[in-house]
Order: sequence, then C-alpha cells, then structure tokens
Amino acid sequence: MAGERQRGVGRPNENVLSRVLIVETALDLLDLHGRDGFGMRDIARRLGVRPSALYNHVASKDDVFRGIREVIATRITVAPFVTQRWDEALITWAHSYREVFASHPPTIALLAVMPFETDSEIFGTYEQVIEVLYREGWERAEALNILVAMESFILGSALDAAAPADMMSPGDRADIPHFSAAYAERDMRTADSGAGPADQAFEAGLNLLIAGLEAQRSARAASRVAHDR
Amino acid sequence: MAGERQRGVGRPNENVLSRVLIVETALDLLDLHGRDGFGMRDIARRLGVRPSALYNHVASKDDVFRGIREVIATRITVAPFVTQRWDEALITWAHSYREVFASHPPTIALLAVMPFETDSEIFGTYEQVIEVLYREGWERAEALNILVAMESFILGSALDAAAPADMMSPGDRADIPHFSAAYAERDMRTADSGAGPADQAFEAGLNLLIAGLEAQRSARAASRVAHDR
DNA sequence: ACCTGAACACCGTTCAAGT
DNA sequence: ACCTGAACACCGTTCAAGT
Repeated sequence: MAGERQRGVGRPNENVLSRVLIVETALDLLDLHGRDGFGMRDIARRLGVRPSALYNHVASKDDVFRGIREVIATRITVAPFVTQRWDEALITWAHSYREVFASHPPTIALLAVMPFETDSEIFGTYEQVIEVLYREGWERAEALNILVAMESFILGSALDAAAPADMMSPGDRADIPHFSAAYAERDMRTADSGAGPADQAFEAGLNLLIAGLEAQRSARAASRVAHDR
Repeated sequence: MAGERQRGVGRPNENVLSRVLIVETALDLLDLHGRDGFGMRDIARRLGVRPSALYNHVASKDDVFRGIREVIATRITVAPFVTQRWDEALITWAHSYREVFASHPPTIALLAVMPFETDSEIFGTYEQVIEVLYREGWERAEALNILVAMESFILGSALDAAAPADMMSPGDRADIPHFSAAYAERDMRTADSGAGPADQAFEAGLNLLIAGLEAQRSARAASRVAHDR
C-alpha cells in the first residue's frame, strides 16, 4: 500500500478488484471506523484504486451492503441442532447469532431491515429451528412466530450491546430512587462477575424466553395426559 | 407554502424558526419519505427557509436527531402501573412502547444506540418498571436486566415491523420443507386473524417473556413457603 | 439575534478515453 | 473487460453581509 506505484490508465494486466474483495474491505472499514469513514471513496482508497473503478464490480453502495449482509448471515450458520436437546440448541444458536452481530455493531441496524435473497444461507438455520420446535409439539406457524420473536430479541440485544455503556445512567437524580438503586446494584454485579450490563440483560431475557417455552411445552404435555386418560 | 413571498436578507421582524419547529418538521419528513429525502436542505425547503438559517437554532444534523429522540421518548411515557397488576402493566407498557416506535420506523435504528440525556422523561417509566418488579420480589439489579431485555425485544420487534413483509420469504426452495410449510401456515393465520406477521411474532415473544416471569415468581413463592415451614 | 447568499469540502455515481 | 480522470448533482456546514 505504501510503496505502490501509481497505476496508469487503461485496463491492467490482471484484475485488482473483485466483488468479494470490495465487500470484505467495506466490512473491515465498518469495524474499524464505524459508519464514519465508510464510503465508496474510502473503500477505493484502501484498495489503492479510483472510486469509479468499484462500479465495475458492484452496482451501488447499497449493493455493497447486501454483500456485507450475506457474509454475516453465512457466519451465523452454525448447526448445533443435531446433537443437542431442543432448549440447549436454541440457547447455543441465540448466543452465536448475537455474537456475530455484536462483533460488527454498525451493521446491525443496516441489516435488520434488509430482505434476504431467496438463496441465502440463513434459511438453513431457520429450517432447523422450525423443525426442532415442530418435533417438540409446536404448530409450525407458531414456531415461525417464536423464531421471529427470538431474532427480534437477539437483534435488539445486539443493538443494546453496541450502545454506549452509560446510555441509561441516571446521574444523581433524586426523583427515581428505585432505578438509581438498581443501576448501582447492577454495577456491583458487573464488577463481580465480569459480564457487562448488556451481557447480563441478554442472559436474563434468553432465560425468560426459554422458561416461557418450557412452560408452554409442559402445559401441552399435561393436557395431553389429561386427554388420553 | 405555495404563495409565500421571497424573504429578503436581514433579520426578519418575527422569527420564522425555532428548535421545536425544526425537530417536528424533521420527524414529519422522516415519516413521510423515510431516510431518503431527509436532510437539512429538505427541512429548510419545507420551512421555506435557507439551509444555513437552521444553524441559528440547532447545532448540527445530529442535534436534530437528539431532538427527535426526546420527542419520541416523551410519547412512550405512559403510566399504566398504578392501576394494573404487575404483569398486565408490563404488557400494556410493552405495547405502547412498540407502537410509538413502529409508527416512526426510520427512527428506531437511529435512536436505539443514542444515549439519553439525564433529564430525559424516559426515566420516569424506567422507575415504575423497576419498582413494580421489586415489589413483586425481584432483586433490583435483576429487575434492571429484565427491563433492558424487554426493551431489546421491543426495539427488535419494531425493527422487524419496519422490514418489508416478504423479508423471509423462502420462494419455492425444496430444501427447506419445514420452514416453507411454516411460512404458508402463518400466511393463513394472518389472513384469518388480520394481525400481520410482525404483530403475531411480537405477541408470541411477549407471551413467552411474561410466562417466564410468572414461572420465576411462582418458583420464588414456592421456595419461600418451603423455607417458612 | 436571525435571516440570505455565496462558498467550502465533501459525497455517490456516470461516462468517455485508454489499454 | 477493467482501469483512470474528469465531471455532475448532490450533501452538511461556515461565514460575511444585511436588518
């Protein structure tokens, strides 16, 4: 990069760019500098190329985002569902899902509202989540709602993890005693356990969701027994 | 707007602008046109003013965002906690919270990672959530984690509601039968009930969270009885 | 103090010209 | 086909000049 000669005009002997190279450079820049310092011109500079050269490989900045989304979706694709019990599998999946997004904070908001391509690898994981819930007795439409709800929680938690730590700090307001006390007590817990506030909240919420599922499942089992009798 | 005369140079007799006017115009534009067509120049045009005039009342575009966030936070501030049982109060709160954000989709991602000012009105609601959970037996640090988890779920659900409806459409892929069946079955449920997919998922997740809380609470009550004996 | 008008330093994107 | 170089139509923001 430092000692690179200036390239002359005309088509070079071998390609300097490619779609994947552009997408990965864009993701690097996003991680390094956040949404600032992330533009087509920045990507081009980092690749030692003129901005207009990018448009031979990507259609637009939005197209670069689509590429980033697919790269990230691929990384979520883990398959813990074959070996683990249904609840453990869901917990493992949720953790890995959140971790992928949390390690690329600026992408969360970008990607959460962007449709997947139909050939996306994400659907492999979706399939497994629906299947495991269906096998455990949930209707498939309800399983899909549960899947979406869990994704919403995971993405929201990743957003929260990306927020500044003192986002909810009450300062020294006297009119909100319970909240201030809760904030102080949580800080102590954070110091003790080493788990950050966002991590604690994620675990708390995931516990509640899984506990809610357990309750639905055992209620279903009980009513089945009553019915069979 | 149509018949306005061109204003000459120099300070006008009475102010045409104010901070709140700018912020509310910005929110209107955001709702109308999304993130496109939303810029300082657009705000200025809608107010019949030159872009540079805005900077007499706001420091920057970021400052406008901060204003929008505070307007929205104020609207969430409902107080159903005094009259309702703890679980009903949480459900009411979650619904109103989501509704405020869902009616301003483009703001969600913008505002979710932005710290609140210490004098924000949002803390009034936080105080009530912590208080009601504390009264029902949760430790305050844990109550705060539950509050944050519920917010994450709510914001994530609002993001989901803002996403295009066919975001997860599997097309006619043959390799994901359970997911495709679930998608079709959910469509039927949507047609029957009138509740959109995002609404169904939100209700499913909220049910799970509340059920999880009920389970924790009754487990606590049971262990207390055992201990007292 | 609060507006206009002109300007500055940026963007994403297009397109002809070169190999 | 794939690069450079110049250009276009935009941004957010600054600042002098005017009342």
